[in-house]
Amino acid sequence: MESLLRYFDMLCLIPKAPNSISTPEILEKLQNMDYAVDLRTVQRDLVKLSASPLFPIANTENTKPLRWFWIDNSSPMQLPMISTDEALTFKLAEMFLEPLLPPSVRARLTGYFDLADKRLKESKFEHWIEKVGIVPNNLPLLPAEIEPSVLAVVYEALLKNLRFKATYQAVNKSPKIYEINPLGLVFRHNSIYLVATIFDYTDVKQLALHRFKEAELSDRIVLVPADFALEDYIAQGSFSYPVDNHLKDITLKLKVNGFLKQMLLETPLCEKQKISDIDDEHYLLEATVTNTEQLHWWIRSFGSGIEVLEPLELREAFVLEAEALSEMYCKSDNHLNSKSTFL
Amino acid sequence: MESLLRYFDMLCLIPKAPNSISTPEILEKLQNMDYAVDLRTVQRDLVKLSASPLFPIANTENTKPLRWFWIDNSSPMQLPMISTDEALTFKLAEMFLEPLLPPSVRARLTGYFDLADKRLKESKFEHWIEKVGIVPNNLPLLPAEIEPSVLAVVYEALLKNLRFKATYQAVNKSPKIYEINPLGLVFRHNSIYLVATIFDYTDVKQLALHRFKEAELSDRIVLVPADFALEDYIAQGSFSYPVDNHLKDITLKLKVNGFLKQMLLETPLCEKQKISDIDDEHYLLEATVTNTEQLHWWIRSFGSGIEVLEPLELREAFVLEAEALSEMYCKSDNHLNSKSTFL
DNA sequence: ATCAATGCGACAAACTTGGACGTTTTCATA
DNA sequence: TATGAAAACGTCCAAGTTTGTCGCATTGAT
Repeated sequence: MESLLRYFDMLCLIPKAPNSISTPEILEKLQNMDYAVDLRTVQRDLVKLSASPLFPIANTENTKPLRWFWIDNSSPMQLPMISTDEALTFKLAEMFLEPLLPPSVRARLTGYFDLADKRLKESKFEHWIEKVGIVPNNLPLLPAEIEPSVLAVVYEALLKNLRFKATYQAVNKSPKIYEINPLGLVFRHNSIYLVATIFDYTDVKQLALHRFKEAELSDRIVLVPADFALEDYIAQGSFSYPVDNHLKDITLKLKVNGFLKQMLLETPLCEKQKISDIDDEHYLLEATVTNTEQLHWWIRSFGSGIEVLEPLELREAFVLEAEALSEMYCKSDNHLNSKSTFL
Repeated sequence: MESLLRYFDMLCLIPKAPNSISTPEILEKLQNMDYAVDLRTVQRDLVKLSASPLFPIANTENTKPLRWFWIDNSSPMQLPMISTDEALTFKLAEMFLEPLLPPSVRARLTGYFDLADKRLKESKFEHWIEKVGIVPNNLPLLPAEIEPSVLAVVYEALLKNLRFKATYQAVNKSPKIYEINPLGLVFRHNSIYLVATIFDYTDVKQLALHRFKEAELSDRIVLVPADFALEDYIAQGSFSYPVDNHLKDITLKLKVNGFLKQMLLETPLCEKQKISDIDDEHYLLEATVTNTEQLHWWIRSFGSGIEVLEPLELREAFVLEAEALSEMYCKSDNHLNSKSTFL
């Protein structure tokens, strides 16, 4: 029994394929875990384990301290086994993440998605996928593709607090090599942006990951500018979303139609929202939300289904926008659209 | 060694907490796997395994065929261990899924997210999270909450092709008990809808999962109406998204501003889109896309940043909308808004 | 009440494990 | 090129573990 546990711990010590661990290292770690074993035992155990098809581990055959690793691209084994509803949730997550994560990021989870697939197949539940549909409420734009090797370097650089050298091609410019001092990653609009400083300059830049051609880890450590915090940097509006460059809660009063009323009842804007009747077809919505550009997009997207009543500044902004739209479209089209009313 | 494999296979046979397996069942399955073992051996093995804190398995102590299960709420163990970049991707996925999946669905993956957390902590990479930000481009609405027990029954019913009995409270009506014949699940707008027929009627209904109060699996099998396929059902516009109730590709010509031009260069509308200059501030975008309600929302959300030029039908629709908006806002505001120009 | 199925303790035979020791191989250093 | 340290690997054997068997107790169905 003791040996079963040791086998288990040994298997846990062995890393996945690109990495490896030598037999003496395993011995040392096991001894730290209070297993009083001999090197010979470790050697024998490893040979035994690797002989079983259940544990696809192998060693580098011609080095002297043999190094062991899991042969990969197989999906992980786990205990307890993935349950069918976990498997379903994984498939669901996969469907949701597909339009959101660039393929090179998502690829790091394929092992789990495959595991879920296998589980569903063996349970004869493979038809589940046909029983689930996702209707996105935003337009699927094609994600910008990122060089997988670049992504790997960026991940590692952020993890290990190291700089990296990379070829970056800014819009309308020729590619150049920079030393990048990475501070954070921001996912927006199906794209990934690296927030970083360059060389030893101190101004914080945003670099789109898909504009990097190649990257190589450096050994210089990252210098974080005093007081820099990614969250604050985003909140300050560096990604140009909060309105007027600072986040502010506002109390909205909107006149909405029946469709929106129903939708908002089911998925409210905030926890304390109130909906009351104005007339047979219109409802008053009151809610407190953060005044962001997303809010404006959301309101605009319903066209005349939403009329902003308060706050007044917001209403005025929408009045101006309505005029701009009207001017843009009606100028040229008044003559051909008989239904247009004279304003 | 043989016994190690047997232990492993035994552990795989044991399901997670709500489910369980009896000792004789384990014996039978092991024998099917060509292990020539005795029942007594299985019994002893289970006792031994459950004694180890590594394998949190337990049995029902007072039933005669003892039933074994994994004690729950522990994160799964896996081999090979989760790598740091898998862990990072899990955390990322968690951040993305948070606003998309109702808590009761997401809860089924918490084990994995916890596993990722642990891994990141032990590698001292916990600060990674502070280095990643997600800027959503849609307004986060609060997801409708679903009774976890209802979700479990619905999942199971769909998996096993069984009907279920449930209490459903339709909008503005009192709760009633129905026998539901489930056909599929649709995720839309942060809500989950069950596509189903009721009792033995043949008309297909959409039932919001959060409107179910309780549910109980029945043993009657699901009857799928002839020719029913969820994908077609959605595509037919049953969730009211495709325009004019059928999907049609259209060739868009849009006049867009500089911000949009840049955005579309990075995340294009379709693979063959073309962008050309109109004047210093405006660009002509040509792309072929499916004419859906999402497209209209997307266009509307940019206000006067986009002018639809073609197809003409679409332009006319936007002309009408611009007029409606203008009428809605300008009527009442002309007098108070000095900035508004007379049209 | 009876029977079949299961759990559990005990025991001995069979098997596995792991340390000891020796030989071989490889690599780094003198 | 010689030398030595470290690792791999083969083999032996005693200690320890595993497993089938049997007997008895308990439980639930007929």
